[in-house]
Amino acid sequence: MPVQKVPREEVVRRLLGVFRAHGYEGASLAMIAEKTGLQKASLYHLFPGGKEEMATAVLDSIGAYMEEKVLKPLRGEGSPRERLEAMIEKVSAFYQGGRCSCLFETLSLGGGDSPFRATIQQAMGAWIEALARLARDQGASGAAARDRASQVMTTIQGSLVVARCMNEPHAFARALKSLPGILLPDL
Amino acid sequence: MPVQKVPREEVVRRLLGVFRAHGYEGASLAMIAEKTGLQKASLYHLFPGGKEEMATAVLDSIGAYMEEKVLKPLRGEGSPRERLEAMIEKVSAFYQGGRCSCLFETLSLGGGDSPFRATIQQAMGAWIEALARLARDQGASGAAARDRASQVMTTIQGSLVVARCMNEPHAFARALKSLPGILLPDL
DNA sequence: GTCTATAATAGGATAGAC
DNA sequence: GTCTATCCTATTATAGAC
Repeated sequence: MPVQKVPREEVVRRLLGVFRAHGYEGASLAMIAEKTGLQKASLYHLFPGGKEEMATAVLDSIGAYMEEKVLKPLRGEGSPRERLEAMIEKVSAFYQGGRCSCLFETLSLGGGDSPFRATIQQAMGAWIEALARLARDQGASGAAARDRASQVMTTIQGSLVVARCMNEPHAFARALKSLPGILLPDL
Repeated sequence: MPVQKVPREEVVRRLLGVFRAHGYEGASLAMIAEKTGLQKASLYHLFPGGKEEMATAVLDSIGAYMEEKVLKPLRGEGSPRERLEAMIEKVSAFYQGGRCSCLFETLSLGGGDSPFRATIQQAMGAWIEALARLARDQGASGAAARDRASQVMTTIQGSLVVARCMNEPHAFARALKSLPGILLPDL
């Protein structure tokens, strides 16, 4: 009997794939069990809070990923342009070149009472703020920086939606190339 | 007994609200019955195909609405700028100033086998094409026109997602104001 | 055309063995 | 830590009265 322990980290990674593709309500436990390779009871052993805790774990995981791989480089060394390019590389890889959706989008459905809304708002807000700081570092005023940062987030989210609806991942790749011109127009 | 017939058109309008807010999987028949004011059996009388037919009816309805109120004016009389401004007015009202989501987004989840994907791709494609024609009318080359049209759709979809995630409908209103500069930059 | 009542199934979640 | 087997509820869908 191959009682091989699947690392929780790997389970969370597979959960990400399911929730990205199907959203929260669309991801059934049967589907989750299939995609993770674990039985339902094993999932409840890892996540006693059930499906909601699974989704929360994924959100926390990408929150940590973003903080480490996206926001930290954005706030780090190098010119604003260099830091933005580093972020774009990470973002492109994270969303598989436009072939998968953003968890913020898929988990933010469900009226005003979704248990994930506060976390999502905080995470997306931190991302926008880090982008705005970059624009300020390059000389933009506070209001302009905030507005350009919001446009960058809008472009990322929008191109992911368009890529999915049009079945055309390249729309996302093209949009990423426009980000420097949006956030740092003086370069 | 108030056997008052609720017009199918009104039922579809209310269905739109439910599917926009909760997506397809997130909209249960109990919720749909509550929001439409009809009992489940009455809904099955109107839509024998069940929930899937309800969603299809809503998609068809907004397809017709878009063709009449959005695409036709885009292709109509007036300067490109005037036609775009007319579209923006309709879009702003349709999405309630950013307080509700786009059905294309909420119904396009669910891997590659969603029964709505083909309809959504066709509808969004027609919208993008109408926008591209506007840019060409104003003198843009075919490639540039198509690219700018895609950016407009990206901005609409992205700002709706950001507005929802950040609980900030005004992000959508701000984004709409940037559309003329994106599609018709020479004006 | 709408309703109440109910069937049939899929959903989330648990118990307990190994 | 993972499994099989099961529970209970919510879900989609239908039957049949008015």
